[in-house]
Amino acid sequence: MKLSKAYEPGQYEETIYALWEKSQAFTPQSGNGKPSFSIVVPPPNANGNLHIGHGLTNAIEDILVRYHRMKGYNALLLPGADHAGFETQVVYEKHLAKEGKSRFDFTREQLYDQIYEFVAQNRDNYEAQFRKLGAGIDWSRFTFTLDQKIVDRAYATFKQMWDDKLIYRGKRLVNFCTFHGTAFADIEVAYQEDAGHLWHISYPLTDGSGEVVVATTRPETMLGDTAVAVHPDDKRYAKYIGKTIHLPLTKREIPIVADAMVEQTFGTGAVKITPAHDPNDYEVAQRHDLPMITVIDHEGKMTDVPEAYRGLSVTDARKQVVADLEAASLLVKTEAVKHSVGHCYKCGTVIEPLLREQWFVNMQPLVKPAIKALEDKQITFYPDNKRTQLISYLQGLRDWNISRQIAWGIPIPAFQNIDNEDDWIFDDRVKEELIVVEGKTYRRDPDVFDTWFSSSSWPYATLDFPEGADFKEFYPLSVMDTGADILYPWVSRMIMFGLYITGEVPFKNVYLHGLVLDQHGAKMSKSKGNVIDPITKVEEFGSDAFRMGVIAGQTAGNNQPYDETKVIGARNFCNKLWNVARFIEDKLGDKAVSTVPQPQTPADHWMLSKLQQSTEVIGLYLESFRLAEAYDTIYHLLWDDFADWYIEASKEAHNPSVLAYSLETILKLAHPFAPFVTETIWQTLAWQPDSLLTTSDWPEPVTANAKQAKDFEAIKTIVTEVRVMARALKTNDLELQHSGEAFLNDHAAQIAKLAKITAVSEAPGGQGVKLIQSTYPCWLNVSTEKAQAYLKELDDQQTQQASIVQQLKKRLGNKSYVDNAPEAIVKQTKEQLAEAERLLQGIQEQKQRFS
RNA sequence: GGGUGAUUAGCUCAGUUGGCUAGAGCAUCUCGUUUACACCGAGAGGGUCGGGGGUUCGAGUCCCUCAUCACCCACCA
Repeated sequence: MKLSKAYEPGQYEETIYALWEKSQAFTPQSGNGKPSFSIVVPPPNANGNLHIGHGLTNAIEDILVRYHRMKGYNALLLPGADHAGFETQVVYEKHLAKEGKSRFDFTREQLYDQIYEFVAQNRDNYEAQFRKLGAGIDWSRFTFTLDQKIVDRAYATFKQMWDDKLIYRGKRLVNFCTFHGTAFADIEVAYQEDAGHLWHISYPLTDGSGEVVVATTRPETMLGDTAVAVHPDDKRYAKYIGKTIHLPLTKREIPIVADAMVEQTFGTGAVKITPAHDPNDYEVAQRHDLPMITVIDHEGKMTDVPEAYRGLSVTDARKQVVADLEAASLLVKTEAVKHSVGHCYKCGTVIEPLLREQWFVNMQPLVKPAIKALEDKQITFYPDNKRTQLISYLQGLRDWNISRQIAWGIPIPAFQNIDNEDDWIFDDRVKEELIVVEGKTYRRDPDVFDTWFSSSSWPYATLDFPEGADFKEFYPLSVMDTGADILYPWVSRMIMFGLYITGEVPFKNVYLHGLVLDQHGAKMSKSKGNVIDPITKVEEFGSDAFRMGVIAGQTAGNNQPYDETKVIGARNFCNKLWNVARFIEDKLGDKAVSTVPQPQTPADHWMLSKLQQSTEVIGLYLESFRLAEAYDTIYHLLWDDFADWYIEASKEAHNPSVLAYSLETILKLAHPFAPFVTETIWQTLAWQPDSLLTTSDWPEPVTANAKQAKDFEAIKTIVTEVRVMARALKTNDLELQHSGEAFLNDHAAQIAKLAKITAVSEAPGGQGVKLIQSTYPCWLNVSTEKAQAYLKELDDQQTQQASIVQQLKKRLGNKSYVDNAPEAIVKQTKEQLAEAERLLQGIQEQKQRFS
């Protein structure tokens, strides 16, 4: 016996992975004439450990790629790691804080180098974790988002957009985190309902003819007001339009303007306009050509305001302004309100809209082809509703701010003339701070790209667009699998960039998986302390068990709680596989076995037909991304069909070729789901020396004799019924008798063995309890007294069966059913009725005999 | 305010174009040391598919409506 008693994953996984790697099993060769199947792994952040979502992503991708590889595709799973600009810098800053330092202690260049070191240290850890997950990835193609080719790609894209006038620099309102000191894209702002106040403030008219009361949640911004707006149709304020107001706490006079943006029913119907600190007000200011006064700086301090407020934080200024207004009797009313406020998604600081010079991408020209591609279903989405959701997202998309004021990222390749601030040029000499072009000196923009800008090119940049062999072979990708949470920030942009740069959609299918929640259905987060580490689970239950456990029951687009009983079930599945192999090893030894099955008995034919059906079904499920159902199919094929029936039947008499063939087929079918245990068995048995299961061919279905296969179904029916009766009769000391049925004589030993009764034999008829389900007349030899225990069961069965018969009769008695339903369905119902009546009759006869 | 998803056995979830006498795993109950496996075997119980209406010969599946939960989006001053 080469296989030990129980499967212990920890003993084999590392060796098996090393074997795959050494054999370059996951390295496809371009141009080998096979159809290609490609997935590029969404690169996890290089700065930390993999979380359970990566475990799920890997499971899905690896199953798909392994299946296609065995199926004969030139299959690629390309790994990578993400520098994750802002996110990583935040992690590093926390790290610095522990040492009592902050980003202000270093220059951006120093910070960049330090973070580079920091990330490099985590790389080994990260790669080891991927190996533990059993990822069948091609390490030779590993790509980091700061690799030169990715940076070059980002620059080429930026340049092309620059030339196409899609890139512009503008002073716009941007979302700014005053803690982290950087701007964000709209999509990065986290909105939440906060409790606040609505302060009603009296603004006196300059001509002394009265006042206008405005309502605001941010009184401190009044210092930057440059107008008050009312709705043009609002009768209450019509007479004031065009007049001016004396802005309290300042010496400024501001106009009253009419703008349709104002909601008459909200607040007082009069709105203070602070163009430099509110997106709506900004637009009003543009329409009315109002000045913009910045009163809050990038650190969240008051600036360009009267002396009393200068340098105060926003919160302090708010208190002071409210107090001063109250003292001046200008505060009319204060009401508590709940309103949506934008926060930094990392530190929670309230996002300040600030006027900043930044680089923007004009999105409209990119959006249009993407919407068309989505509408034309050039990409299949799983689930499809995410496709339509994406269309409506794109329709409302605004220009994208791609400048970030952080150190860790790809420097923006743009330089500004030191003598003319409007003169910007593109140049990729980003290592230089100053360059001279045509006699003019330019200074590099200190900002870096939004990480999503470069990762939008991920599908083709990793494949060496435009000339690389990989690009020609593997683009567009077969599948993009990622979390539904990054549909907007990533998937949408890959589509837009892919179409813009390559002229093609970047992938043919998008599979969006949901989040893995904790046991109770709550989102996992470090702060809640409910994070589950996938590697711990891999070590506890085995890599195979972990992956099957997380994909079991998982469907596209739906979140799912982590359920350890599923992982345990999958661990048991591995052990079952292992023990089935042990049983067969015991029967066959390690002599080379023919892979051509030579079926003899009904059991043999039945097993082959099950293998054939399952092979087809698993293939269909995998090709339609229904992984959980594919797993379910292999699970029951192994457990129910093979172990519980075929192996049990083999204990009476075994067929070496069918046993061997079945095991090999099941190992292959199970391999994408349980790569380690299947390969371990394959290597240990070594029936085909020097071969790898992972690169072997997906099984070709073998046709079985349908009649013989059906005969085994008849045997199963008899066996099951005998087992049920034996339990009702509380004994196994039984003999199954019949009046000379050839079929029963032929399979007497088999039936007796499976049903665990004494014998199956010929006898004169009419004795004991007759089987009801079996179409072959036979009975168990029990005395009338003993059979009484069984009568009670019969009553229940009769009631049940009678109601089925009644239902079916009713259906067939309905003329419109018979007329309208498809013929096949009606035929089926008739057969069901015939069968139900046969069973009912059997029960009734039985009852009569014993009563 | 708009949108999406969910609601099926005690728990976690499947259920492709309507044909279901509604499934799985776990849990529960009964029995079992049978030539691999107790990470096992044999059997059993358990659901009017969130409520209400409709379309249809037929609805868990399609339509309307209500309820509850979750998530996303939006410029609620």
